[in-house]
Amino acid sequence: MGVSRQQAAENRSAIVAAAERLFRVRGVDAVGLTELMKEAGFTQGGFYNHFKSKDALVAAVMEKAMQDRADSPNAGSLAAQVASYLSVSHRDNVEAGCPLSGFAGDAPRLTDAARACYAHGVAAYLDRLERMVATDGATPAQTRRDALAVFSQMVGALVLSRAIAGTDPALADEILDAGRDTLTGTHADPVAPA
Amino acid sequence: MGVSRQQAAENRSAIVAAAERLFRVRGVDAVGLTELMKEAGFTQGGFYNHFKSKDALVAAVMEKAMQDRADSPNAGSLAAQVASYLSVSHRDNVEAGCPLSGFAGDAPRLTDAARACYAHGVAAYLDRLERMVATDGATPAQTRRDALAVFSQMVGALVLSRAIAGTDPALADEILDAGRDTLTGTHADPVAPA
DNA sequence: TGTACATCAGTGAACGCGCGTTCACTGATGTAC
DNA sequence: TGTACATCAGTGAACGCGCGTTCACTGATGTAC
Repeated sequence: MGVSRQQAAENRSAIVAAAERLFRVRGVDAVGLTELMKEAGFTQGGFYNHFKSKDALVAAVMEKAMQDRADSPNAGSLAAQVASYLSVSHRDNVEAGCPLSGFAGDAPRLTDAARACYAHGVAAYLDRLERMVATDGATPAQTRRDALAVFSQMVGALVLSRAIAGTDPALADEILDAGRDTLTGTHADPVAPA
Repeated sequence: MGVSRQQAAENRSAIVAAAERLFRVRGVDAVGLTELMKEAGFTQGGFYNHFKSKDALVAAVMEKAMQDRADSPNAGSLAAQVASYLSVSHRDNVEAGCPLSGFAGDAPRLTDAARACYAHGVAAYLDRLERMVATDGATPAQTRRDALAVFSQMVGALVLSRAIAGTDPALADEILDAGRDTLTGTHADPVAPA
């Protein structure tokens, strides 16, 4: 075809972006390279001009996802962060949501390189969370433990809500609500009927 | 071959058991029927004497996993339940562990029948948890919300710890520790060094 | 209880298909002079 | 600045392979008489 180096770099990015979208929604194994290249706007053969193998693409996808996550602006207060993380729109948008939740289920089965990116991303997000949960009286150890617990609850609630959203939407919403309530201290308990 | 009806039923169970093991460790998509039948001790062709399709097997696996979960004995106190759920041995044994965590990442992509089993299993486990977290002064709404929050944190911690156990074992253990500490109230803070 | 036959869980080869990967080829880009 | 040529990101056909599924066949089990 003949394509400038900048264009080639942009095309590579398009392949990674298409792959990330498809991998998140359908899983790495379920997406073939032919479909993936077509989705990115190319034919299958060109794939190996950019990547050594499908595994190499998976690693590139994970690296990019974690970089994007790190570059994303801080959501402000912890309450704001939790509210957006445990929102219905975040749950229903796996494609663009937090990659730590989006890839949590697949991570254990990915290659070493991809898993290393994932683990690094978790560590980086925990650093951010620590700053958000820190209070004046807390020891560093308490702050750390709180960040780990909050993060676990956020990821667990989102993953579970996604897992059952298709078959038990009411319970899926309830999981998000309970997470938001307990994590933000908004215990807006209706008075129990007498 | 010629096999008694009871033997045939046992063989079917063996196929489901082998499938559950392989599906949990490697994912549904990554396991072929030939490998699966070999693992169960048979040749590939016999599969369709027991199941209409691979999807039907997946649904049978999920149904059995949820039934086993429901039949399992109650672990006693909430603290005991949390300690066993967030133990290193539970994390390192996906094959035999809680199916709600084991299949959490795959659930959104399974067939309707399998997802329905999963959602039902979540609801059943939440009922059990509600009874464990209930305290005298709490309203039913509070108890329910606590159960949802505790469950989310347990699943999130386990899923995350598994996701990074291979590449960042220290952080993986830290996640379990923090979950156990915060959920059981064992805030055994070492005195911060002066 | 003994014989004749239908049932059906096994075997293992074969089916079409899509997978990841390789290849020969094209032609604009980018470099050397 | 203009020409000659190497580079390399594209194309699309082809590779071997394992997938889910189908099939003809076997022979002990289970039933009918």
